[in-house]
Parts: sequence; structure tokens; C-alpha cells
Amino acid sequence: MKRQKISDAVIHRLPRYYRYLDDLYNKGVERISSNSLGLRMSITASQIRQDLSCFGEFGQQGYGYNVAELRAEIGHILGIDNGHRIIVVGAGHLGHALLQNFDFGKVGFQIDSAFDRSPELIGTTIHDVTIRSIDELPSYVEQYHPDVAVLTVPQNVAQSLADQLIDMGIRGFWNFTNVELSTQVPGVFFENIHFVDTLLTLSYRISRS
Amino acid sequence: MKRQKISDAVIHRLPRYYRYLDDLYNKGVERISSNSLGLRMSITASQIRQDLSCFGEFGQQGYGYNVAELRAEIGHILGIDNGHRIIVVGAGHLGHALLQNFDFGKVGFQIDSAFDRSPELIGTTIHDVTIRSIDELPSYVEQYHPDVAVLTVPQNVAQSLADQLIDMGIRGFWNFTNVELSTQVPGVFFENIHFVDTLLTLSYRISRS
DNA sequence: TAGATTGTTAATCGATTAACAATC
DNA sequence: TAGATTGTTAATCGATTAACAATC
Repeated sequence: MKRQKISDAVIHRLPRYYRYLDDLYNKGVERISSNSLGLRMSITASQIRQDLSCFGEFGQQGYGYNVAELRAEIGHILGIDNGHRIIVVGAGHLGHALLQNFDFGKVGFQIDSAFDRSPELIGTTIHDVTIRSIDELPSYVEQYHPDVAVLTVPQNVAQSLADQLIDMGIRGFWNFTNVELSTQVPGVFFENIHFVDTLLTLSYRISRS
Repeated sequence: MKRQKISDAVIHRLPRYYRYLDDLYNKGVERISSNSLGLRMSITASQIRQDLSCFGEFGQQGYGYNVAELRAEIGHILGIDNGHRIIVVGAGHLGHALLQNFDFGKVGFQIDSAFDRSPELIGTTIHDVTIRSIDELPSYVEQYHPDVAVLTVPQNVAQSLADQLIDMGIRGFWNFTNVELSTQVPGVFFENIHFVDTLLTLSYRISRS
């Protein structure tokens, strides 16, 4: 096992590995070789072995990988078993859609609460998650120390809200506001979701085919 | 200008260039050098010039780039001015959120119609887009020839629906179903949006900080 | 003109792939 | 055991960065 900085390329492949292994696991597949996994994922067996070697030795010569085991190992690397707590800030349509459809528990996130400013939403429940007033956010965070915030609020409040949340101790932002957030505070991470980028990539591809 | 295959790395940076240039444009900035753009975007000036050189010569020695012009050029490369037509298939919460919040027009997509199976939704209007019965989909596509379909339907119908849509002539899928879609048909492209991947990347990062 | 900044070529760096000894 | 397949080292390939002549 190599001990060096893990490249972004590798990190971004991990969730995909996890998805495929989870799928195999749910189908009851017991073992798989880097070769056949590579075939399914359209990548080389070499790359899979190289990637995994950054984190340890999970296979066995002549056998391959045990699906359940490798799935668990990659899940562990991704922090799925850390019991991270997450809150949803902004319960408009997008926040609503995520609360309704996204299985936070499946990737190890415990979702406690959602927050909104709109009086009609406060007190209602989506998929067992209660929507609270945004005014309760500071005391809530102080008490329960969630790790990550899903940001589905209007653009104009995004950065200032993020700054407040960072002050309160939030360390990760799953940011759907289309504003590129940033901070000076170390140890805080953003995943900025830019829907428009993927649609433009698609636009590019169909434009020259 | 180099004439060669454009790498995926370059293609995926184009939408980001467009976003930054659009922002500068809206702020009324007239010109920018590769150096100062690179500073803003946290990439090297060299990379910007190298990337742009795949598509033409858009700058001027001693001056830099005209923001409005470069924005328009990259928009053109991305196919923003092709007047692509797009439909939304599935008007649940996520489809609803996209119809409500996403500015399709801003990236050159004309959104005509949305489709759902649920009787309560059929006939209603979100943001000027009428939701039609999914039964009308074939005749609609035949008549209006949309290019791209946004897929926000349940997982179990995703692939079969995609196959049907491909038969009808749809060439691009903005796929939010979390099913990795594919086809043998050439000239058809998928952008598979995996929310879970980005959240897991975030999980990874906060887990080791 | 002089200074600034491009587009492009060459150099470097890193990521992917190939090869293979080790071993289950 | 023999065959299969790993983990790792070396080779290749491609992407990023640096350098600079061209020129606005």
C-alpha cells in the first residue's frame, strides 16, 4: 500500500465504485475480479487495482474481491459509517424533492431537521423530517452539532448563511444554490452542485454529433 | 488553433468558463486577461490559453480577451445558440423544482412541455409550462421534435422510457433517476446526475479533516 | 514606441496502462 | 497442484505548466 496524497481523480471514482459494488451486493453477487468489475464500469482492471492500492489490500490472488467486504471497505473509506448528521436549509421545491426522494440514510447520513423561513412550511413534516423555523437554526446547531448542511436557499442569502453556519461549526456544504461558496476557515468543504454545467456539457455533445 | 480531439477535461471546463464570463459580463467588465481570469478561477493562465486554443483565437496580444465576445464564443461552442428544445418527463418534486427554479432559457434551451402520469398534475402549469399526460408524449415528440429530455421519473421505468424516447428521436438525456442509462444507438448522449456521488465525496473530505 | 499579453511550442508532471512476480 | 488474479513496479500516455517569440 502506497502512502501518498490521494489524487482527486481517485477520490471522485470512489463513490462510483461504491455504487457498483452496492448494486452487485444487492444482486447477491459474492465475488468479483478487477477484470470483470472493470468491464462493467468501462474502466481498466489496472486502474481499479491501482486505485484500491491507495487505501489497502482488499483482494486475494486467484480469487478477486469479496463484494460485501470491498463494498464495506470503500464505504468505510468514504466515511459512511461515521454517522454524520445533516440538516436541510431551505425547504422549497428542491429541498422538498431531496427530503422526499434522497435516501440520506443509505449513505450513512442521519437527517434530523430541515429549516425554512416560510410560515406555511414551518411545523410540517416531509418524510418524517420536521421543518423548523430558520430562527431556531442557531440553537438547534448548538445543541445537535450537525456536520453537513444541504443548502437549498435563494442565491442572495447563500454566502452569508454559509458564513453563519461555519461559525456555528458546520464543516460541509452540499450546495445547490449555484453560487460558488468559499471560506477562509480551514477544514470546511463545499460540494457546489452546478446543474447548468452538466446540461451545457450535454448541449455541447448533441451540438456536434 | 490545434485541430485534434478535444479532451473531456477541456469539455468539462467549458461550462465553468462560461459561468465566470457570464458573471463578469453581468458585472459590466469589458476585458480580462488570462492571468486575472485564472486568478479568479484558481487555475493557471496557461491552462486557459491552452484550452481556448482548441477552438480558435479569441484574444488579442497586449489586451487580453473581450468579455462579451469570449462569453459569446464559448456559448456558441457549447451550443447555446442552437435553440435546442427540451422536455421534462416526470413532474414530481424534482421535476417541479427544475421547472420552477432552473433557467433553461438562459442556456439556450427552449422548454415546451412537461409530462407526467398523475391525473392531478395533468393540465396544470408550472412557470408557464403545461404538464401533459405521458400518453401524449409520442405524438408530441413526433410533432415538435425536442432534442433533449430531462428524466425525473421513477427508477424502474427509466431505461425503458429512455429506449422509447430514443426511438422517437431524442438525442440527449439529462438523467436524474440515479440509474446509469445507456444505449447502442449512436449519437445519443446521457448526462447521468448522481447526487449521491457528490455527497459521498463531501463525506470523504469531512471524514479525514 | 514600450509594455502587456496572446497563441504555441517545449518541458514537466501526473495519471493511466501494461507487465509480471507473488501467492491464494 | 495448476490456474487465476492480486498488488506493485515500470512504461506509456496525456494533461498541465512554463517559456517565449509574435504582435497588438
